[in-house]
Amino acid sequence: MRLVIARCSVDYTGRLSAHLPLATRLIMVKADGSVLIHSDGGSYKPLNWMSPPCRLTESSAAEWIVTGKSGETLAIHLQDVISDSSVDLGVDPGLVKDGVEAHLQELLAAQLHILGEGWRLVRREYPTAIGPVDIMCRTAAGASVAVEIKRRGEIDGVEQLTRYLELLNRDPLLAPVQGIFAAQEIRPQARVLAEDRGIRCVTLDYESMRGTDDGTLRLF
Amino acid sequence: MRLVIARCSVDYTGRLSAHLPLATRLIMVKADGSVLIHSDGGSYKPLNWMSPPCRLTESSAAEWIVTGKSGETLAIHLQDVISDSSVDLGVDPGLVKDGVEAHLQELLAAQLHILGEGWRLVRREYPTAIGPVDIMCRTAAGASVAVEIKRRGEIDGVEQLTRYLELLNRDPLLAPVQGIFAAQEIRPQARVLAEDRGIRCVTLDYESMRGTDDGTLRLF
DNA sequence: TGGTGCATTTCGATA
DNA sequence: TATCGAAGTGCACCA
Repeated sequence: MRLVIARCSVDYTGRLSAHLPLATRLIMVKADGSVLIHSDGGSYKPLNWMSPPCRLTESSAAEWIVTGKSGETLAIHLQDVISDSSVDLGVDPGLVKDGVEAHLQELLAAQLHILGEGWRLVRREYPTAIGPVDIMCRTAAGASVAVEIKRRGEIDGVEQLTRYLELLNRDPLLAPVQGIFAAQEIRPQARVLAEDRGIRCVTLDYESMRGTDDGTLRLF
Repeated sequence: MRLVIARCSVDYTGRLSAHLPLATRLIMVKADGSVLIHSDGGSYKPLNWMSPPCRLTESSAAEWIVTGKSGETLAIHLQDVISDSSVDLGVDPGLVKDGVEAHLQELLAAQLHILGEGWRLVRREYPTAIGPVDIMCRTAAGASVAVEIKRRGEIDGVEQLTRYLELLNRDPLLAPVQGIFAAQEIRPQARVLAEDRGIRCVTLDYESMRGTDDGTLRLF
C-alpha cells in the first residue's frame, strides 16, 4: 500500500463526471492497483476512487491517470507532494460477521412461538417460481403462513411478500396463505402498506432471540 | 488526519458483531474522530469503521476503543505499530457531480421525440397522492403517458410505476394512462415484469442524449 | 459469469 | 428532524 499526502485536483470520467478542486488530500494506492482519495472528514466513502481491476500510469511526476477496465478514468493532478510512503501489508484474513438477515431467519425458524403458539415450520427458503419465501409455516390450526424477514422493513419488502402471497394463494393446496412481515425495525410507510394489505407486522428483538438460542449459532 | 500502520485485531459491536483477526492494516483516524480500517485490497469500503460522531479513547498504548453515539464500539488491539503519523489536511471544498438520474429526466423531458413523434410534455415531477411521476406527457393523439426514469431499471422501479398507473387510471380526465419504464440499463426480470403489465421499456443512451443538448446543463 | 438482494450501507433531497 | 430513494454503490450468494 502506498500513501501519498498531496495538494491535488482530481477529475473522474465514467458513469458520471466528477471534479475535485485543488486541496490537500490522502491518496491511497492499494496493492491491487485500486486508488482511494480521502479528505479529513465525511464517512468511509472516499471523495473519489477507482475500483479494481485498474491500472495507474504516472504520465509525469505531477499527473497520474488511473484507467478502469470499462474505460473509466481518474486523473489526479499533483501540485505539492507532502509525503509519499509505501508499506507491504500482506493479504488480510478477512472479516467475520454475526447478526445479519440470515441469522434472523435461523433464529426465528427455531422460535416460531414468537409468531404464534403451536406453529410448525414447513421449511426455510420455501421455493416459488419468483424466488424463495424466507419462512413457510403452519398455525396450530393448520393454516399456511408465509413470513418475509428483513433487518429493516421497507416498502419493497412488503411488495416482495405481496408477490409471493399472490402466487402462493393460486395453489389450492396452500390457499389461503397469510402473510407476516417480520423485521428488527419496520418503517411507518411499510407498516401502513402491509397492514392495508392484510399483512401482519412483527418487530423482532434480535438480542432477546439470540439470548434464547442454544449457542450453536454463534460464530465466535 | 492520523495514519497508523499496525498489526492489529479489531472487534466491532453495534448493529452486528464483527471480528478482524490479527493482521497488518492501515488505521485512518480523521479529523472528525471517525476511524477507518483498511486492508491492502478490496474496494473503497474499509474492513471495519466507525462513522462520526464518535470518540476515540486510547485506554492503553495497545488498546483503542472507539465509541459511537448510539453505543456502538470498535475495539482495536494494537500488536505492533509500524508507523504513526499525523497531518492537517484542512477542510475539503467537496465534489462536483454530473450525470445522475435528475439529469436523465431533464434531458428526456427536452427530447420527448425519443419516446414518440409529436409527443408533448405535460410536466416533470407530476404530483400524485403517492409521490411525483417523473414525466407526464401526451402522445400526438392526445393519450396520457406516465414515464418512470431510472439509471438502472429494476423490479422495484416497475412496482413504483405500476402504483402510479393504478392511481392515475382512476382519474377519468387522464385515463387511459400508458406507462413507460425508461432507464440507461434495464434488468431482464424488470423488463419481463414491465412488459407483462403492458408497460413499454425504453433504454436511454445518456451519452447521445447529452450530446444532443445545448450545453446549458453541464456543470463544468 | 450474470442476476438478485442485503448493507454497521452512505448520501442527498424533501417534507 | 425523519423519511425516502439513489449510488461510479460494494458484496455475497446462487444459477
